[in-house]
Amino acid sequence: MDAIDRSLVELLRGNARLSYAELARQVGLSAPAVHERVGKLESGGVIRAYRAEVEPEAIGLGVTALIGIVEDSGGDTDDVLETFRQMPEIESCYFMAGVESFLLKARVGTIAELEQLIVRLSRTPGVASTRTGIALSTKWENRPQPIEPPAS
Amino acid sequence: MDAIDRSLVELLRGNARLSYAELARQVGLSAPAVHERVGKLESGGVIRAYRAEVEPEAIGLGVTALIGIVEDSGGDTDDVLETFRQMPEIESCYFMAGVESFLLKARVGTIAELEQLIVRLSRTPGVASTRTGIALSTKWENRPQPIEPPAS
DNA sequence: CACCCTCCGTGGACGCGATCGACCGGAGCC
DNA sequence: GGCTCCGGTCGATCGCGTCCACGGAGGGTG
Repeated sequence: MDAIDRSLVELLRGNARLSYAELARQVGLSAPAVHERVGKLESGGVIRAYRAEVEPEAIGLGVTALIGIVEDSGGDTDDVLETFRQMPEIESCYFMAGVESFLLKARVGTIAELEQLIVRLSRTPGVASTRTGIALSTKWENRPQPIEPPAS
Repeated sequence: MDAIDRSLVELLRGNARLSYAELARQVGLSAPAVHERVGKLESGGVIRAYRAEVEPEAIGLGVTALIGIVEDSGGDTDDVLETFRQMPEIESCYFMAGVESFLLKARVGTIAELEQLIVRLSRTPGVASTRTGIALSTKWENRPQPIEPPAS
């Protein structure tokens, strides 16, 4: 991870569809060199995926909710997690410090679907209680932040 | 937005670097036709961007926090928002229903940086209080969910 | 019913990009 | 000094992106 790798990561975070030739121009290397570097970033786990970012409303997911989960003292955390993983509406899942073990970001089409999701979550073995907040609007999301070189 | 458009969106959400030729094979059209459709999805706002998804630890952002913000009754929401927007650590910003007007997802390198961020947030005019939860681990994030055709 | 217009696709052509292999130069080590 | 390894450039080949001309389906109109 030198300065050129950081530039490449930053360029690809801004636009994942840049060609290798274009990346090469931006960082001042040849296209094959860039190709090899990006390949190593991918296989080294630095770049996990390339994703198109989609307007959720356009694909029928107009309702965003953030849901805190308090675990049952008797439950098995891994089982709970596995159950969450089966629910496609849950786009993100963080294991948190604090009373609420998990924080979930879920997206559904309607409030009715959200209700059903919350019911399913509440019924999940190991879940003691849920607390749901509805996002009225998303101001921005997953904004890439500039990479600063490791303070050495 | 017909079935082919939905397939294209789904394919690109899974891998934004697929070539037009590959997309064309997957959906059974020619490459120019796919090119045009994808172009319309982009300019129509359905596809907002293409982003490389990066392992945050690899770029020195090992600490993820979720921060609820309670607004001052006297403050101007737009000004508060603008202040948040200036802070690159805030990757996502949702305007919420409930006591906490905003929920922020922030990523920083160290707990010390998180402390500084919280101090800056607390001092922001219009912010009455903050409540921070630290993500011990991210189980998954921004998982694309399968697109279901609008129930017509 | 014939006609035309529009939309959306195909096929062909051409230039550029992706990618492979051969080669090369500097750093580190005997 | 010379070997080896790493990471780069260069050149060639093949496939892809992209532009353009053409064509067929569908709908509105005289």
